[in-house]
Amino acid sequence: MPGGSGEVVSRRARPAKAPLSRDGIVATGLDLLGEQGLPGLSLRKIAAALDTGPASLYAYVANLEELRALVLDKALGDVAHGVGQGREWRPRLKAILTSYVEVLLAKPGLAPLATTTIASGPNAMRLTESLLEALIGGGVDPAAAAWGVDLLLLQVTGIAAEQSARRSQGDVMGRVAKAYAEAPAHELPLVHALHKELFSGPGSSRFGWALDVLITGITQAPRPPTGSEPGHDRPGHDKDPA
Amino acid sequence: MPGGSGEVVSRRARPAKAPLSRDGIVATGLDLLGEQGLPGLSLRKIAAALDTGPASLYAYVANLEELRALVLDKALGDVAHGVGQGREWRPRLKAILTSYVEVLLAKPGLAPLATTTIASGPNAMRLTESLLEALIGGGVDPAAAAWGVDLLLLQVTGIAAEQSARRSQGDVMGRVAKAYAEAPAHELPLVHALHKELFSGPGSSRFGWALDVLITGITQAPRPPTGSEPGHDRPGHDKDPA
DNA sequence: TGTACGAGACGAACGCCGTTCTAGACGAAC
DNA sequence: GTTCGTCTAGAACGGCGTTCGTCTCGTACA
Repeated sequence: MPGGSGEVVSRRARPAKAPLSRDGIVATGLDLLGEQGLPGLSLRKIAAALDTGPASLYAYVANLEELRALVLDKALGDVAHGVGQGREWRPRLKAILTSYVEVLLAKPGLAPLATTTIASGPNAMRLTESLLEALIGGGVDPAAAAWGVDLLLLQVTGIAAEQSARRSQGDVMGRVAKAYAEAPAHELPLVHALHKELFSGPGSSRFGWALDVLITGITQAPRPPTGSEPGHDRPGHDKDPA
Repeated sequence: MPGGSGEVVSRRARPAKAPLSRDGIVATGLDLLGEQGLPGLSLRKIAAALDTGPASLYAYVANLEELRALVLDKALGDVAHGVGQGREWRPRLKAILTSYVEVLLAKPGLAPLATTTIASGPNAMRLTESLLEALIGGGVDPAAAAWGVDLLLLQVTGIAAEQSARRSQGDVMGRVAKAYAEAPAHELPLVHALHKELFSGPGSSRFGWALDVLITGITQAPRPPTGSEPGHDRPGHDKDPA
């Protein structure tokens, strides 16, 4: 293509760079996520940290979405899924979920990442298994346990994300709290009266209360799904795919 | 400034463009969100739809984050917050939350938007007021009601987002479901046995069950917070702001 | 031993994004 | 009639995910 003077500069200046690897890419992404929060988890920043270009990462990762799932799953490896093995099932369940939320809060970007991405790697599945085991071991109907795990993870992840936002974006949360604090006493009397309770607490007591609510509800809910319902549960595939 | 031949092209060719307005910008954003999903809610696309440049929007909106909150709050205006006024508090609460989730699912990008953004506009606050009213009217302790509203909204929003993702990103959800379906029977026996229940149901029955769980738990949770606790709830501002 | 092949590395570019700077245009107030 | 402040834009900056085409290099095969 370049018909002019040849002058092919030899691309010999390669100082023994460590070869890329999927694990290294994911580990670097997790590090950057911990340092810079969610914006740190970008293909370009990971590539720069690895002293290469973004295109090089595509040999190991399909796209950003897959990378995010891998990073989240790697982080979930720190969850203590075998905690309180001998104890009763309720404290055991709480201990696992507490470990989960602690992991999410250990690095700034993890909680927001967990709300957007669903990990399907081995660590996420191990966590699901532990939660199912605790619930079913406590006598909860298996089908209710399956749905309950979803409920618990969704709630706990959301609480972690809320608390994470309070740390790193206190200004934004402050503006929201102020808006509720300035609610007109007429028109919105309950919001006005309870605005402090609505935003109270850094999560520790609130988190425990949420767990109690969910566990109580799961064990005592009126009619746990039997799983053998007529089958109108899944008519075709989707009712409105557009 | 350009010393050359004057030739100042008169900028007269302005065909009576409707002047921009905050409401028009938000309405256009909501329309685009409904048509193109979350990626449709961008300053550039809204500006293009309004036949102007992105810089022009900054006279009415501080940044994208504020615009997102405004769009979400406008959408929440469709929630029927006065539904089932005469009925008992439980069906009333369910009716309000059902309306909320229906609004979120009415336009493709709304549910994902609601998981990322917290609206603090009048419609969001009216929704909070209605939920508080139903709970407290049912005899729930006011402090527990305040925290319960958070619980309910978080859960319902998450369920809506999950269902929304199933519609517009069925492939992604399918891959996750397949990963769980292929869980090794040893190692992860419960996940293997219950993988179908973990991903079952398009939400209608599941949504109702989640509501029952939460309401039951909120009313029967062991010790609702009294609100007059010693005060270690909020020592300074944040324990670990970094 | 020589050679062909395929996977990995990578520079460059495309199109998108939010945001800012700068200069004009215009209506209202003095 | 002039000034002033708000609104309108064009242009640009830096960053993003992703793709394309090419180049290198270790390896397997002849």
